[in-house]
Amino acid sequence: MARKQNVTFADIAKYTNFSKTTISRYFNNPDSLTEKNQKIIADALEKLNYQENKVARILASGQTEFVGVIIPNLFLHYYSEMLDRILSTYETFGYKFLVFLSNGDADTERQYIQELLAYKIEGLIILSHAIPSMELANLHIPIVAIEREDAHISSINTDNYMGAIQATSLLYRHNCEVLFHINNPTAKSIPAYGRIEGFEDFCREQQIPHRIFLHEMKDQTASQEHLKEILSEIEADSPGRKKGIFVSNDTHASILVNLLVRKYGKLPEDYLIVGFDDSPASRNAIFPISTVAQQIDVLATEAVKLLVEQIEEHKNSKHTPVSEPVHKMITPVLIRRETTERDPLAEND
Amino acid sequence: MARKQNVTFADIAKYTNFSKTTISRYFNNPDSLTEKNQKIIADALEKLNYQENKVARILASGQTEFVGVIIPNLFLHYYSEMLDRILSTYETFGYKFLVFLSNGDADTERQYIQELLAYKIEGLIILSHAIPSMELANLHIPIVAIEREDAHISSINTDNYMGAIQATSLLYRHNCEVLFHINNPTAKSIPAYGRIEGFEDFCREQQIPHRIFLHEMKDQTASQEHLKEILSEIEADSPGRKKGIFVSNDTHASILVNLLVRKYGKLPEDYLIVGFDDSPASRNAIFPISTVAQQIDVLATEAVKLLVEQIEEHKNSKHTPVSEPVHKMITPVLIRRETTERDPLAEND
DNA sequence: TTGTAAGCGTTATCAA
DNA sequence: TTGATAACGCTTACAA
Repeated sequence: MARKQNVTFADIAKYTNFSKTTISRYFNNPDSLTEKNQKIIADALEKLNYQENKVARILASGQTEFVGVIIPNLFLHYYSEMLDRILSTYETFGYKFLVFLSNGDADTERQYIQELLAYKIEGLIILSHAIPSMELANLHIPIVAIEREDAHISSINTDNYMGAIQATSLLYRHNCEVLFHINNPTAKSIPAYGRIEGFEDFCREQQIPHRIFLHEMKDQTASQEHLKEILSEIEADSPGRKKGIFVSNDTHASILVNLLVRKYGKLPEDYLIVGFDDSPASRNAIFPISTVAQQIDVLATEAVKLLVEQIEEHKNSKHTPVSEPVHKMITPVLIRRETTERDPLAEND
Repeated sequence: MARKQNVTFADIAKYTNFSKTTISRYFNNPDSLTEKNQKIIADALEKLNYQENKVARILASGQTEFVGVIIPNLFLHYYSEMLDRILSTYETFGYKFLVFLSNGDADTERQYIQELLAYKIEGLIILSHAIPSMELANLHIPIVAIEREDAHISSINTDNYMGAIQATSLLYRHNCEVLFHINNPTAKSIPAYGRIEGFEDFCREQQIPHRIFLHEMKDQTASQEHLKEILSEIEADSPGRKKGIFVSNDTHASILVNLLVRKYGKLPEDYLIVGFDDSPASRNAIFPISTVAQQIDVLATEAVKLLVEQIEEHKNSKHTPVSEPVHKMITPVLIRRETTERDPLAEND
């Protein structure tokens, strides 16, 4: 009795006296059946408690509706929010995501890609940076990169240069006399390099005294130490002058604010600070930090949209080489909070 | 010429003069071939540039190596770290994860489950709470819940009760004269209810004056307002007495610390605070916050391990009902930071 | 150690 | 509008 594990089209067909083909049509093109027959099949599905098998469908149709995602980690809020938004596009496009975390080892990443290909993903969204875009392009599948080196593949990036201009000009408009930029050492091929470029260009054009600090700040304690040093340098550098500091990420901006507040019991008025990312760290800081918000929602949505377009193209023209890479820039949004818009009243209550 | 899209076992077989079976064996049981023949096949794979097709393998073998994950979101650090750790178990167990985000709507969640079943997942890890465990148990597939109602399914939970005891007793040992607990209203069926229970039991046993605040605090601003009110109540309640506050999560604990520091320019000595989760909010707060750390890594690893065990069982005994639910508790770790271990020297530098 | 042949549960191509 | 039949690319008895 308990021979068959799963109810299949064959069972439904037998039960309803239709053919398997007709059952298949019920799912893929129901209007080609009479309403009456649709109902018969629908009832049979209920009665036999049928459950879809998409694996079989994939094998026959070739459409997996899988998209691969390779992302560095989910510890950084930036990445986890991005993945959140990517996964949410399921409602719109129906693609399922196979997610791999890559710590940065290229060979591991290659292995993940092989695994993804074995599952016949229709496209790939990549945020990790271990594998050069040249190599990725040679996979000849639709690929969209987000904020990484993208010379040979399509990509969606934040307009980091514009972001830096927005941040820097805000500090400038608030009459800062000296401007500082704090960042990690960044390769020119990476979109985030625009943050350094934008800062520098703006300062040069406006002829404002400025200085850039580039330090590798891996962990929490190292960052804290470095930022402490940078702060003393800044203080020594420009005592009494109004200082504007553009920090390349909110975490470090927040550490900076904390150092200042712990030292002075409040945020000194001659320090204006702007971070980057609009991460929780900036919102929840003791003095909420002005920041350049990447529109993560837009980045994610556009990335999936672009990928889906490429997937469609790819289906229609299997033999033509994947079309020329498309690069799209998303303008970030400047968010003004207390570290630049000090309300003098707020300090007294 | 360009007829065949993919190189298949048939092609390899033809090329090497073996049968498809032998090619299959090369992948699944290579030792059953002579070394010489292994080499021949390996070379052919190279030459023909063969690429695995796991979809076909799944259909034939029934083993998808897919595990479904339903998780509320990736905005909260707790969830994204959990997913990070879950995905990382790929290295150990090889299971691939199909992840769905569920905002809390039961019907949407049911739909996701149907989709997951259609992809023949071998098991399910569930962190969302929309669907009662009773209904989940009726799916008759291996399921492990993490920190949610789990009456009828296996689960891995933090020992919230112990966590609360650890937090409360720390405040007690620091000679707090009044203890407070701030939390959201929590159903008794949810593991996190243990935080309230533990606090209350400890206070009762030690006969310490205490009070519990239960407020729905959805968004940032609402929380801020509520916490401000709670703070004035606490101040009115016990002026001059040493106050210990156990907050059910680090985000709210951080807001509390910020409110205090902004008011007094420092963290007043008569306030001791302990949070929950060891989230970045606690580490990066202006005064790093003592907290009860859930061992997310352990929770995730144990959840996958338990699930894999159940999957193995399930394979061996398809017909027996899924075995009795197993519940496992993970003890959290108390982390002492500045909000309880004030270093008097640190305040003066 | 290797091969034959029958699945796995769909979709796709022709016909009717 | 419906059906027969051959794919899809692999695994798995059963044989040899």
